[in-house]
Amino acid sequence: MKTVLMVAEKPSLAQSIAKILSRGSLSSHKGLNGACSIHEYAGTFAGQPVRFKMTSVCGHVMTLDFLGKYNKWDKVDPAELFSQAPTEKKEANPKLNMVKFLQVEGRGCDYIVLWLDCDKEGENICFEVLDAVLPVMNKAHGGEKTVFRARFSSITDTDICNAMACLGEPDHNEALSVDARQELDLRIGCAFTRFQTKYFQGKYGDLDSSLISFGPCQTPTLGFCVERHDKIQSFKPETYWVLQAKVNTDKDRSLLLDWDRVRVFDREIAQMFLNMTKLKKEAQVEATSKKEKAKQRPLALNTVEMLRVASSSLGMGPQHAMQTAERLYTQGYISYPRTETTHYPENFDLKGALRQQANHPYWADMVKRLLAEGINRPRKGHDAGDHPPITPMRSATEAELGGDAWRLYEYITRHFIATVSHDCKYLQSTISFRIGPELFTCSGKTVLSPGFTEIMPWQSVPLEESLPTCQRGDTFTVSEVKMLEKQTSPPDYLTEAELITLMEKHGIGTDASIPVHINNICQRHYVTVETGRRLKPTNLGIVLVHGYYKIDAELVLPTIRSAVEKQLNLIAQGKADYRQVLGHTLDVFKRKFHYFVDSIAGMDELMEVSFSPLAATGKPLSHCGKCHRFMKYIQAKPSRLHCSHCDETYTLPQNGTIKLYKELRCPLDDFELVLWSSGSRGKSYPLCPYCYNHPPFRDMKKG
DNA sequence: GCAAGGTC
Repeated sequence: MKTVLMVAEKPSLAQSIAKILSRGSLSSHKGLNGACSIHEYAGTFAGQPVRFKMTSVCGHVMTLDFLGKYNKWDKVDPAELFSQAPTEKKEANPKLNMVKFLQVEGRGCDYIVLWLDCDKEGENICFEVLDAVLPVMNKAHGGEKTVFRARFSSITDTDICNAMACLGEPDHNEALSVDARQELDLRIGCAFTRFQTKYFQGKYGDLDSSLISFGPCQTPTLGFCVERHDKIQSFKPETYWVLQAKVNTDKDRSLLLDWDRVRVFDREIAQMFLNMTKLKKEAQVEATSKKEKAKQRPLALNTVEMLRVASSSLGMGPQHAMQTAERLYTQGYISYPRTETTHYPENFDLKGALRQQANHPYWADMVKRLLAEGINRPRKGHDAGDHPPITPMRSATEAELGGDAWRLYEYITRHFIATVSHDCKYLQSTISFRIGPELFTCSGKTVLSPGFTEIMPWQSVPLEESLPTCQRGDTFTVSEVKMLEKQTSPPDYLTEAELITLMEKHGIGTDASIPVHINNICQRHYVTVETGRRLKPTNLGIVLVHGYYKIDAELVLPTIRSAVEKQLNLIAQGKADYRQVLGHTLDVFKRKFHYFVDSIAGMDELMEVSFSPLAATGKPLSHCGKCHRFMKYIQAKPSRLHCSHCDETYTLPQNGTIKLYKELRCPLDDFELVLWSSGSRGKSYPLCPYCYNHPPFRDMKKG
């Protein structure tokens, strides 16, 4: 009997797809890497009985990197990374042994069906899988087709069975566009990162980052934060004036009215309006209106919305929120947490998911009522064709999950219940008054039916005092008209939630990588997370972005990514040649790089203001073997010795303290020896700073 | 030591 190998992008999908195709009768076992499983069942394929073997990879099998010797920072000129430096594909995660695993499972198989995610990355992984597996599969005879691609837009019975019934071929152009993206990101990112890092680390002693990275996603991400900072800095408060009126509605109740002109920026004009109104004793009702309005129930939950709420309402950073969500997913509490989709599949069992929550101590009442009275149809969202929206998969209590896991689970569950609840309905009443020649309005909201806000109380319409009942022509006594002087206020620093929205809007990163980029700019000390999870750029972050603006604004603008993606899409659509696009784009960035290197003095001028030159930082410690003057020890990371006379910097072993070692000198180069000791176990050894950087013997590694 | 994209 022939065997059909089928490969999905991740273990969870292999299992769901196998379950659907085998109608539940399958036998499963773990593969040799412990991460992927193999699900086997019998069936028919190409008109014959076959054995199906469904398994998966874990994302990309391969990753792109430079050949080893081009990873030596002090031996390679970063400019070489644009073309000369050769790249190679390496296993993305050596611990998983993915290639070996695929070959063990693929050996002796006759057909392969590729079930990778239906996006460009998935198409690329198809070819990574084929590269590993085709050499060990049985050879086709008579030109029979053996490689198939399944295309599906959701993980539902109909969609998966349809995909199986009309198999196609993997799309080589789409895969090539990803190859191009990988190579561009690697070459451009590493060249700029290495150059900046080496240049500024060789000049300044207090940069507060051992790595000054650059990337087509992280740099625009930082750019957004600095753009807001600049707006705050350049903000000039303006004074404005508003009129506020109060009328008596009852013996002891009064109503505050808003001026229809809202505000004026000229004091004298405001004063004129005040003079025209303040002597009037009566306010006349010009019109009243009552409108029924609705606050819509939320769309089904996708990843970026979950991350926004986690940051703004739960105070959890995107990276942490994702880790927490992943744990909830692997423990079976929620569905797959990485999805762009906000629309439930047609056959999604909404009631079943709801029933699981019917005995929960916190929301049993609401859930039972919904089940009894009938759930509301969810709003029509966007179907990205990846995974269903994020929903709870089983009931859990606070005691069971605890901490942040519980808080995230509670939010996901409340959000899910809200999507099948009714809209919140309220009545908006407004009364407009005339006092003299000026119009004033007051409005109020009263809730008619709370709908979903009952399960999401933080969304509820705030309680307000009800407005008096009145009609056109009624008059009220004016108790006060006054003029208030106010000032426009600057915007605040960007919140993480706002940043996520900006990134999504400009196509910077993906649902899975947005948290990584934000984390990157934090870890590199380009921004700090302030109260309310607002991102405040550091001096380093500000200087970098201002420097890019000065030299070549495209390096930091969000269009840097979209412009390249436009080119990549041409490859994917078969409208442009892969080599040509790659060569052309690399050439453009190579020119940008050389221009950047030539203009670096422009950024340096900004650096000088915020940071101290190496010669002015650190304290004298040991003697240089060349000029015999004292060298300075710079403790800030990366710790190093700097000889200002020779203008040389010597790196030191990290994560420990450095002291003078018995005033002994190295017999080879006359540099004074220093002692490195680690904080914890009292491990220590003496070393020569020169030999540590320039190994004196052949075949001796640096450091 | 570097990018961004998958995923565990």
